[in-house]
Amino acid sequence: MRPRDEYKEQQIRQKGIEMIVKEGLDGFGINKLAKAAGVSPATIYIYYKDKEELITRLCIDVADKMMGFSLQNFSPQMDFAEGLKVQWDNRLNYFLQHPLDMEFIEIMRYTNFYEKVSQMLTNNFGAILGQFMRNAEEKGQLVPLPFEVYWSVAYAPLYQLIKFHMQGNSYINSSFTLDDKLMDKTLKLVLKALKP
Amino acid sequence: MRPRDEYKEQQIRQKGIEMIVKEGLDGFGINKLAKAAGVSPATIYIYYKDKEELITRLCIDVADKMMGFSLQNFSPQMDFAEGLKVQWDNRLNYFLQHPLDMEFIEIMRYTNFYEKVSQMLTNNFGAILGQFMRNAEEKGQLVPLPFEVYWSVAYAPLYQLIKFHMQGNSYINSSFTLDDKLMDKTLKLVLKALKP
DNA sequence: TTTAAATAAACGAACGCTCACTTATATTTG
DNA sequence: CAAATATAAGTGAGCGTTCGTTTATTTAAA
Repeated sequence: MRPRDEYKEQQIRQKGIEMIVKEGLDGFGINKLAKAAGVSPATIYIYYKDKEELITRLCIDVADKMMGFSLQNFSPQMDFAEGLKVQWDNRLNYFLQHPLDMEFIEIMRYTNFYEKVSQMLTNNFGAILGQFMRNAEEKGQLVPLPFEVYWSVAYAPLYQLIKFHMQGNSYINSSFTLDDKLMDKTLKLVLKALKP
Repeated sequence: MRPRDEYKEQQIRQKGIEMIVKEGLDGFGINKLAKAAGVSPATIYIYYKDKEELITRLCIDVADKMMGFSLQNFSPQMDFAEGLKVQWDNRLNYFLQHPLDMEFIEIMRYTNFYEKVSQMLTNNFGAILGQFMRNAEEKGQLVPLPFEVYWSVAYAPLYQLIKFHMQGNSYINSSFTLDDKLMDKTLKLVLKALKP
């Protein structure tokens, strides 16, 4: 029996993500993807049941990879300031190393696909970060807060900075680049808000 | 000469926003929209050159309305804590009164349309909020910061809370509702971070 | 030879958009 | 004051194209 050409599946996934990032979900199509990946449309249907499953699997795999990456060198037992810094660094580094992946997820987060995706993902990620928050509270390193309030203050500013960086400008500056110094400055503010 | 039926144009816009919010940009189509709005497809082309212009104009008008709303009862001369509270309240109230509008903009923000839209919008909004930041700095009510860092800390947490509210859950809670109390709690943290 | 991988070609459905035409109002005419 | 005319609003049907998906066939390794 003829073996699968791994390169072909990889190309389908790679070009799929590229296409959605560059042209949006509405600019994405199976026939177009097949041409870009150098395969027949029918080949795509060997790997994926339909268009929806293809997109959903792309989401799941990328999100999974990102979450795994963000837990590198991290443990819920870490002191609050140290643990949050690791989280921020991991997220930034993932973005710097895989900008397409992060843009892809940011796009998909606001589509109907993401609902299904977040259900399919293991709750491992939320559990670990929830534990980290509770530990920090018990150690007196973090003011007691509802999880959503905590999350909004702890992570949303970072993602907003990344968003500014991706679009290359903000409301008043016509060009903007994110660097370590800006990130540290922002993280310091966040820590000031969250520490007792 | 026959007068325009204002109701028809209004329906086109209203149903257009609804359709994109419910089915996403890829689920949006002119023929479908015409059916939903109770008009002929050709009628849509009386008001809009093509699909792209229709979507762009929807974005511009909604974004414009939102920005105007967020400046209600606000002046760049306000004290920092007071001015930021007005901004937060205005944004939350706009969301509560026009949830579809805000969902619509949040979706469109991550599409290729938004780039064109943000160019077409008056810079008035950024100018006023930039002035507010500088005034607050001079009064010693706000730590000196690059605009993007300030913005990320000052507003991103609110939008993250609204996002949690829209999707009805977060990473660890299966149900979540945003209320005034949670918002005040979050705003207090943000002020703590930004005040000298 | 057997088997799954891969394809070229083509399917019906849906797409954005246009055309020939009708409808409704404002204006002009007798 | 009708009746005729002018004009923009609005329409249903259908154009060509692209969509997601399938079928019939070939290819390549076990």
